[in-house]
Amino acid sequence: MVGENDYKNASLTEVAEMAGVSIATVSRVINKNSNVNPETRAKVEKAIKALNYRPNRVAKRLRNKNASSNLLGVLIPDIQNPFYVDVLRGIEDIASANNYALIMCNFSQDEKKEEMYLDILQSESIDGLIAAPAHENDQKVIGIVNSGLPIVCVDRGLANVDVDLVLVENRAGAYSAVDHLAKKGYKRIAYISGMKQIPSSQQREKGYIDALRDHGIEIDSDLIKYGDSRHESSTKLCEELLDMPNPPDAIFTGNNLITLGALETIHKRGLKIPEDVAIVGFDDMYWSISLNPPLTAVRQPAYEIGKRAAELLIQRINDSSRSVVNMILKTELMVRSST
Amino acid sequence: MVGENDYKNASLTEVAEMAGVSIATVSRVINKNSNVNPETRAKVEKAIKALNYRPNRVAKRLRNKNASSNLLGVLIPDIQNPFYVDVLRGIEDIASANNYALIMCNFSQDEKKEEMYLDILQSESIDGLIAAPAHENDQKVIGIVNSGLPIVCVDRGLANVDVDLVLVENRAGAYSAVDHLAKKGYKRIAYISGMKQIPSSQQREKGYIDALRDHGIEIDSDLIKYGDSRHESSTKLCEELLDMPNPPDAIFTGNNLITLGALETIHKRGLKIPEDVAIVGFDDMYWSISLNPPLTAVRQPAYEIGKRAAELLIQRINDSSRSVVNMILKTELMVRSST
DNA sequence: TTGAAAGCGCTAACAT
DNA sequence: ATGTTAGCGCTTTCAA
Repeated sequence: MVGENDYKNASLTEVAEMAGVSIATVSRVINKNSNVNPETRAKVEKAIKALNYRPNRVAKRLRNKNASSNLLGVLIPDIQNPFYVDVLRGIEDIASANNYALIMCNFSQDEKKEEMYLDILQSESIDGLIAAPAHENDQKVIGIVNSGLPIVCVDRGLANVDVDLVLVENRAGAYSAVDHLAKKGYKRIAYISGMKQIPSSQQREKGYIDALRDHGIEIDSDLIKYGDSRHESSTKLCEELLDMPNPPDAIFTGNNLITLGALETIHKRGLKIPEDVAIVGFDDMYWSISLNPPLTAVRQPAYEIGKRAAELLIQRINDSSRSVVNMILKTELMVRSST
Repeated sequence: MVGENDYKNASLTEVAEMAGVSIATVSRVINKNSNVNPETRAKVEKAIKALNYRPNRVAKRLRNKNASSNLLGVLIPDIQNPFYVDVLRGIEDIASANNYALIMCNFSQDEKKEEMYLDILQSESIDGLIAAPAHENDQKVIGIVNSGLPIVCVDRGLANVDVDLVLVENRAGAYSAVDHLAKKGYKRIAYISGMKQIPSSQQREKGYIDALRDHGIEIDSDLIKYGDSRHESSTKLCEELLDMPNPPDAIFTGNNLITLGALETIHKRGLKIPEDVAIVGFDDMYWSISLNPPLTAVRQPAYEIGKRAAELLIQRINDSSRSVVNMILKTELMVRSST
């Protein structure tokens, strides 16, 4: 049985006492700083081991206001969305490789929660932040940009604010999906959108409209539905679409979760895909092939978005003067059998 | 345009200066402490507003070694697994309702990473920890239990250690799945397991074996495959199974990700489910109905697991002497058409 | 009701 | 090569 005190956090002072040196010396040993006599070093290291000493990150952060705290904040809108989970994995891989820990905040598309988390992150003295803002006029995030805290936005930019940004060609991705549907001969193509205020929703709608125009298909505003980017609202919106006197013959869904919601509704009604209604989703999933039927989808390189964002952030932390980068990645239409 | 300094973090001292009082008074106002003259309070509140003051959580934590830091740690094995994402949502809802922020660490089933994160969490002076240990002899987590830090384990317990724990009846859940298969007449039932050292994998294997026994089906160890609880390894293991001279007529998959991996392989080979091979998965997903075919699965109440764990943890933080609770939740077999 | 001051654990400038 | 000390922002005891 391990003793009660084996894991009690020892402080610098205790280590110094045990080793019979000053705390400054201990600090030097820990930070591999400059010149320490090998014998002294050995004594100190022995004490560190004996006490199972681990530096207190909190004290370190407080002290080093302007030095590195080795802490990055991540603010994401919806952890239920596998897209963000992949982004997060990309961030995490780069962060841990560079010795940064992550404090992850999920605001569930709730601006109040977003504000709370942003407050917490700031008062935790993080080194930098990767965020997907609630919308492009997100004053809280804009405030952070202006405060000078290193920040990279992912998936969603900010209006009139120059900030490092990593996202995909949303308009072009949506265009490719709807273009594909139109070429296949579908005429009444619906769009179930995520929250209207999200820039990516707007861009995707633009791609949808442009593609219809280019195919000479008239825009029917009844075929455009706005939801909250979640699964539940999408099931309802899809029902509304299917209940129309003149229902769509194809649906373009604005993200992962919306796709899954629409599929649920279609299956509950026993409709055949693509015969009764075709579907293309924005966001691919690695299990898209196992859906019924295998889903045609616009793939975003989510992991890479996260990776790039983390790289940019670390660069920015190390060089706050480098010019702002907007990194726009390509999407890829994965054609399977739902269209 | 917002000015550069609007978001600079002001300190207690600056507020005190502006209000013409001492920092102690400002602290009293902020903490709604005791007796402050209403006029003084008003002055201070005005200064707080003017400077957009937010207390520095780092300093607070350092000072209040033994008081609350309003920070909880969460350590999970695999954020790609939707099960843990749901657990996380449950934790988060309770945590934020009780004014706790979360520092979330995903160790990707990697013990080195787990150790790193555990070190970080401890040195961040968190109030408590919710963790799913790598395995039941996880010395790092056991050490934390012994150190007296409030902790609740989820999904996986620890051997010979009394600790608050929330999980499901893994054996019974697996039993119900395999029993269902046997009753349907399947004879060669395979099991694709997650990592062997995870307690839940072992329990599920036990349920699998017990069910076969009870149906008089001989255990064929070739039909049991051990993977790493991830999607990729499962595709390979499923291939091995299907390549056998005498392949299984049904597969029981040990978790979410394994199920998705097995489905991928089956679909790539153009096999029919359940005619060529049936499948039941541990872990339901809300989109199981949209899979091909709708998946029969053992549902764990993941969100509730998280919720309960967070409740237990907050209780424990407030009363370290309350006796240890092991909360075992029920699973439910969702029968759809993959069996 | 308010203020002065100690101290949480650490780093870094300065002194020896 | 090593030690002393100030101070990061905060809470809290003690004193006024």
